Amino acid sequence: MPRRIDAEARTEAIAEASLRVLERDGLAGLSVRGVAAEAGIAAASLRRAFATQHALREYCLQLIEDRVTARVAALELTGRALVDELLLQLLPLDKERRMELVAQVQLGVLSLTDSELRPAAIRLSDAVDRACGAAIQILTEAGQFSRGRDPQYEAQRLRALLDGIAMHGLWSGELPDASPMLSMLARHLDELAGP
Amino acid sequence: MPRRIDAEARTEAIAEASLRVLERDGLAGLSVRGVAAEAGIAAASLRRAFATQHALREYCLQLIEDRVTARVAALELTGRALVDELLLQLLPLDKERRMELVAQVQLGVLSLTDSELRPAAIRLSDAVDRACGAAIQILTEAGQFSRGRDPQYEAQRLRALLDGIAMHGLWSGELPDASPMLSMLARHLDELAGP
DNA sequence: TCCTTATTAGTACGAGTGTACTCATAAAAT
DNA sequence: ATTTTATGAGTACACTCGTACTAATAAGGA
Repeated sequence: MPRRIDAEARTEAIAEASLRVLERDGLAGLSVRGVAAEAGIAAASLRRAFATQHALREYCLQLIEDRVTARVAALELTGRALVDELLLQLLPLDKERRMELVAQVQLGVLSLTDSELRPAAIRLSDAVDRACGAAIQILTEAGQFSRGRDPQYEAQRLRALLDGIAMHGLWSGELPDASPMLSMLARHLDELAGP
Repeated sequence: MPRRIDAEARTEAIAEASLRVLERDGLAGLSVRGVAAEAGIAAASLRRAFATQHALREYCLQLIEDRVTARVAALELTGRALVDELLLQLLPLDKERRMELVAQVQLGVLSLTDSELRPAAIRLSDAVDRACGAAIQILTEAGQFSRGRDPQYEAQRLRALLDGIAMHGLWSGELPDASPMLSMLARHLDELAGP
């Protein structure tokens, strides 16, 4: 019957264009016409995929969560090496991860004053929380987490530290030097194995 | 001769209105007309104090830095108690500090894609860095910083942790419960005294 | 009182915004 | 070949935006 269209691929392509726009131009550039131009489609087509601006912004957060989750799920490692790679997925170490983080921060800050967007932002934040909790558990199972430490506290502290390192990475240039972020994270994880 | 006006108080009052607008309505609300209404003055008067939007945004960051600096300088404490209070000035523990932090994050995120605003944002960030370095030094002088630890690394880690805790505090409701933030920070500082 | 200045209200311009249409075209399934 | 649908380009509306004016008013020093 109709002209079939892969709606899912369309929406994803649009959201990916949105992430590029968010990194290049910030929130002010996330307009219907701007994103449509970046995606190479007509504004009316974008409007068919996302009926409102809110739907587009919400899906962007969802896409970021999906992409990070997919990368983490694809890791074929165990123990400390897995933890390292897991946490590295949340730092701006390459262009893709930096783009995701910038977009996440932009939309997250918007959600501070846009109550409609808050649930989606909180969903993403909770996913990061779970990842940090999982990291601590993996370390524990690998015997690299001191029995004298409080897993719940350390998971929260790891989360805070990770956010702080990521923020600092965003501010220190287009593509920040990876080593300071890596070494700080590694040093902190090393410490968790000790008393 | 002329009608005298306290220009400094004017600009400061406008910037304070801007912080209120930033917390309530976000970056989208930081418009000439919106800020003027919040400050209770005419838009043309605001335009006399700040010739461009950029000047207004830049001064907002400056005001935040000045206010935090003033609060820190007013602390009449020593040792660990000083460090505690010093760092608490950078967490959203009451309405004023939350407002400053929200405004700082909003403008900071804007500075990611607005190169004109970056210098001011970096200035503020550097001030926080210095505060964390000073905190470590105070602990050292008070004998509450283990000789086995690396002061520079701990200063950076403290900075990252502080940012992460602050971010988490911003997301967990209008006025987050203070105790989780306080206890995490205190626990971390306690640890620095040990090996 | 006079003179200088700041503030105010109002208007205007060009641009960009979200949203909502129309209409012709291209493509796929029947 | 016909029918069904999504796309593309364009237009429109009512807003808000930053910026730049004008003219009238208010206030304080000489």
